[in-house]
Amino acid sequence: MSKKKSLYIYNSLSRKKEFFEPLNPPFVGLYVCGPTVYSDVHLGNVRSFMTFDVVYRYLTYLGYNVRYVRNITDVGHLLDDSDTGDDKIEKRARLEKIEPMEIVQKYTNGFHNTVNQFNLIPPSIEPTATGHIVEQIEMVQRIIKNGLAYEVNGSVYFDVKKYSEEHHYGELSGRKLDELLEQTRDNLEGGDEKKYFADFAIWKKASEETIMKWDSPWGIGVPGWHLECSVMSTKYLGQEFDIHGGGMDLKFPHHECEIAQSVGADGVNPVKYWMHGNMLTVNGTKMSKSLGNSFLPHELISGDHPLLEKGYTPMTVRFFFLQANYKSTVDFSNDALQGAEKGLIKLMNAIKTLSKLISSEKSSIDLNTIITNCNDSMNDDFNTPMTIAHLFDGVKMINSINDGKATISLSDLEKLQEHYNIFVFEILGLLPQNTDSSNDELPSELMNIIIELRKKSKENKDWDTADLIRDELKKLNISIKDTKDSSVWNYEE
RNA sequence: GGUUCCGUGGCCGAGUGGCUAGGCAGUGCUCUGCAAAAGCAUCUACAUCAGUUCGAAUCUGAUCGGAACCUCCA
Repeated sequence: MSKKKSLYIYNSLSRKKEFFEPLNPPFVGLYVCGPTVYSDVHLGNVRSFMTFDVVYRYLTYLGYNVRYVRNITDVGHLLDDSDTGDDKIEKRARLEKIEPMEIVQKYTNGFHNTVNQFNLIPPSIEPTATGHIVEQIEMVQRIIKNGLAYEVNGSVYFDVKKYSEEHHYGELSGRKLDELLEQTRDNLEGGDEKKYFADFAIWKKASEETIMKWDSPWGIGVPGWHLECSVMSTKYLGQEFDIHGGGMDLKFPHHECEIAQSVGADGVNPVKYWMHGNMLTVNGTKMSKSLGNSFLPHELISGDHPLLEKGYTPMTVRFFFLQANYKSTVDFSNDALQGAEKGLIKLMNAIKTLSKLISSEKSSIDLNTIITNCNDSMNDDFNTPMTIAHLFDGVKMINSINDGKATISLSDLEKLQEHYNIFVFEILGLLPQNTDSSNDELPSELMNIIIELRKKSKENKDWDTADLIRDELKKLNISIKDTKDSSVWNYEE
C-alpha cells in the first residue's frame, strides 16, 4: 500500500499548495469554525462541514493522531458592532419567546441530527462559547496588557491601527487598510465608540434587556464573536496549531481578526495552514440564510421545495458535493443531482459485485495503479473528484471481472476489497444505502424463496409468472435483475 | 469602486504546455424470453481577441460574462 505521507494542502495564507508537515507529528490539530446555532443549518453549511469531515478522515487514514475541534457559537455573534450588543441568538429567542439557551439547545440538536444524516464524524471536542467566558475575558486582558485594545464605556475594542504598525492586518484576506477605509466611510459617522473604523469589539457592554451576559473587569457584557475561536483553539490545540478551516465567507473579517487577536494576545501567529471551502450556490447565487434561497435537509430528502423536482438522499448529496473540488463553488441543480444519484448507484452496485467476485489463479488487471492514483489524488489537496474518477476506473475493472472478461487473484481481490472499503466508506464517508433493512435476515431469506420460485417459472418458460413477480416486487421498490444463471435483488429509491 | 477567484462538450465536473479525466444523458453493437444491469465502440469541449512558443484549453495581456468578500453568513 503506497500510503505515503506526501500530502499537499492549499494554504489560503500563502495562496499556494504546500507540503503538509504537522508541527508535532504524529499529532495534528484541526480547528473548524462551527455553526452559530440561532436557526436551522442549511445545505451550504453542510457542504462546508463535509469538506473538513473528509480532511479529518483522510488525515486519520494517513495515520495522524488528529484532534478535531469544531465549536458551537452560542453567544456573542453580534448583529453588528455598532448596536447595543444584541446577538443573533437573543434576537431569535425574543422572536420565539423562549430562553436563549433553549434556542441554542434546539438548533444544536438540529445541527447534530443533520450532520449525522450526512455521515459526518463528530469532532473530538465541540466547545461552546458560553463555556469559555473566563478564558475569553483572560484573552481580552492579555490583549489590553499588550496595548492592543482599549476600553470605552464598558466595551473593549481591538486596536487595529496600533496592531498594523507592527503586524500585517489583512495578510489572510489580502486587504489593505487604507483601501478598506475608502469603502467604509459610512462607518465613521454616527458617534461610534471605536477609535478607528476597522477596530472590532472583543468585549461588548450588555444592555439592560440582554439576558445572556457576564460580569467582567469592564462591567456586565458579552464576548465578541471573533474571540471565541481564538480562545478555544488556543485552549485545546495550543497557541500554534496545524489546520484551521472554515467557509470562504469567514476569511474576512472573522479569520483575519482571529489572527490579529492571537498575535495581539500571545505574540504567535496561530495557524500553519488555513483552509477555506467555497460556497454552495443556487442558480449562481450563494445559498444563504439571509437571501432565503437555502434548502433545509428535510426539504431535500422529501423534495418538497419549489426548486427540487424530487427528493434526494443525504448520500446522493454527499457524493454530489465530493464530485466537485472544495475550493470551487457548486451550483445546486436537479440535473446535476440526478447525475450524481445514478453515479452513486453505479458505484455502490460495483462494491456489492466486488464482495461476491470469484478469484482466479492470476490477475489480468493492474491493481496498483488504481490504488496509487487514489492516494495521489487525495494527497493533492484532497482532490475528491479525481479520486472518485479513479474509483470509477476500478468499477470498470470489477464489472469486467464479474463478466469473466478479466481475472483477479485471491490476494488482489482482498486488496481491492480493502481499498474500496477504505476509500469509499472510510475516507469519502459514503454509506451503503438502506443498510438497516438489507442487514435484516428475514427479507433476505424471503427474497431467496421468491427468486427460487421465479427461477422455476423461467425454466418452464412461464414468462407471465416471472414478469408478474418482478412487476409486483417493483411496486414494493424492490428490483430484480437477471444475470446469466441467477437473479440479483435490490432495494430501489 | 476595491480585493480574490472563475468561465471546459446536452448536464455536472477534473486536468497537464504536446499523449484530448470521470460521472450523467445520447447513439450503435454484444449479452438477453423480455426488462434492467454490465461490456465494447462512438458523438458533442476548452468564453472572445491578440501575444509568447516548434506546439496552449493549459503561460501573458486585453475584452466580455459570472461569483464571493469589503464588518450577518459555512
